[in-house]
Parts: sequence; C-alpha cells; structure tokens
Amino acid sequence: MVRKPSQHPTDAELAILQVLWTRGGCTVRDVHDVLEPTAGVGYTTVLKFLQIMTEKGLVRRDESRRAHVYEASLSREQTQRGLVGDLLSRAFEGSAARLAMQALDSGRASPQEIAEIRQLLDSIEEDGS
Amino acid sequence: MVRKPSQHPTDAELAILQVLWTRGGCTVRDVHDVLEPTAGVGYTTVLKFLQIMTEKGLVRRDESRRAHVYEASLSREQTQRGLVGDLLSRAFEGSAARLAMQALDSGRASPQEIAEIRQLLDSIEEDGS
DNA sequence: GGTTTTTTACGAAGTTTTTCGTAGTTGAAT
DNA sequence: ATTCAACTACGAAAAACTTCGTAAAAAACC
Repeated sequence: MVRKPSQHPTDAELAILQVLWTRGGCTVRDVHDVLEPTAGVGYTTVLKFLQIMTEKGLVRRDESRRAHVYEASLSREQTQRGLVGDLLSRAFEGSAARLAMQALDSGRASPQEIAEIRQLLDSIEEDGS
Repeated sequence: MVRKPSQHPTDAELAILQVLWTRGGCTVRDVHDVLEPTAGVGYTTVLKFLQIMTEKGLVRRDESRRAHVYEASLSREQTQRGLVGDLLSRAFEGSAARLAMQALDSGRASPQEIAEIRQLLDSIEEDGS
C-alpha cells in the first residue's frame, strides 16, 4: 500500500514559509537569522529545507544573485486553505462549522474580527447555495 | 537540538481515534473492518497502533475479554481543541478569527450551524474579557 | 595573487511514523 | 484431545521527516 507524501508542508517547512510570507523574498541567511534564536536550527539545515522545498515546488528560487532568493509559491491564504481542509477531514468529519467554533473557543477574537465573521456569515446565508 | 514528540496524535492515530469516537469501544477487528476498505491497512498494523497508543495514553484498553476493547482517552472535542491550537500557532500566527473564517470559507455550514456560531459570537462579545 | 568569508551542493545519519511478518497464546469446535 | 481460528506480542524494516558535517565554488578582502 503506497501512501502519497502528505502534499502539505511539514512542520519545519511551515516554519520557513512563515518567514517567507511575512518578510517576502529571503536568502537562506535571512531565514536562518529569524529562525535560529527560537528554533535553534543550523544554517545548512535551513538551506537543505529550502532546496527540498524548491524540488517540491513549495518555493521558487531566484538564482540571479550569489545568494539565492527564495519566495513562497503559494500565498499564506492558499496554504491555510489546504491545511484547514486537511484538518477538517482528518479530525472534524468535514464539519467546517465545528472547526470554526472550536477555533473561536480556542483563541481571542477582537470585536473587529467578530464583526468580520458576522459579515461572512451573512454572505454565506444570503447566497444560500 | 532535541525535538519533543508532537504530543498530538499522528495521522494514522487520528484515523483510528475517529473510529473510536464514532463507534465507541472497539476491538482491533472492529477498527480494522472500518479502516481496511478505505485505508487498506493491515490487521496487525492497526493492532500495533492501538498498542502504541495505549502506551502513550491516547486510548484505554479493557483486557477483561479475549479481544481487548479500546476506547479513546480524550473526547473528540478535547482532541480537536489541541489540534486547533496547534494549527493556530503553526500556520495562523495565533489568529483564531482567521482560522474560523478560513474554515467557513472551506466548507458548507447549515443555517442551523450558522445560527449557532452567531450565538457563540454574541457570548464572546458579551463577556468581553 | 593569496587568504578569508559566504554561499551552495551533496551525502549521510538521526528521529519519528508507519507498516507488517512471524510466533506464540487462547478459546472454540469437532 | 486435537485441530482450527482469532487474537496479542514483539521485532524489525520501510518510509517520511529532520538535522548537519564536509567539500567545493564564488566573491570579498587585503
């Protein structure tokens, strides 16, 4: 029985993507400088991941300069969508509402955000489908 | 640098927990019968996981009968809470609202569920804290 | 031009997760 | 009692994920 590799970024890959998303194009050094203090991960480890991620198509590499510049292939939102879908099927039996509620229970949401969610609910209800 | 094992159930473990949650106490055979058709996983594989999960404390085992009966130690909700918290920090920078919205975008929610979420939002707003 | 620094490439080892084969045990059936 | 079927235990291999050391290339520096 053959399992296809998870498709989704792994934990370590996600940590790197986070950096790429918030800071835009980065060199290995850029990423390492951000991650080292908290994750204590070595320079060549970051490099290796970026190479693997390039192969997988998770990031794109610009080799025009000495220090290659990497950027995420998919936006944060696109990736989040995938991860949410995955969690939905793995642990929530596909119930998006349950997941949403669980999330709202888990962390604080500002009044601003709450308003946003209300709006979203309105629009879902309207379009009925 | 030492990584501590993820604490959360792995994918395979989660698949088994799903069965345990929906059907209650199960023997290895019960679980296998459910999983085999979709996952194509062998009997002893399921057995091994259940043994591992027992060691980890993820499930409890009743050995009073010949075929041991397993049940999940944590409720579906408790486990979901953990997984949501994990995803929150790994991919959503801790923004519960973003995750909730992403979820609502990803899957259908019934009018009933939408109403429930509205209520939840109300209660969050009220208690202010 | 030679030395030092920075960077990529590569290989390999360490871990965790997943999978299953083999052996032995227990109860049921004949 | 013997045979048969179903079950658990155990060990180990396969696969996926993570980590880094070493070497080679390239640029920067003196």
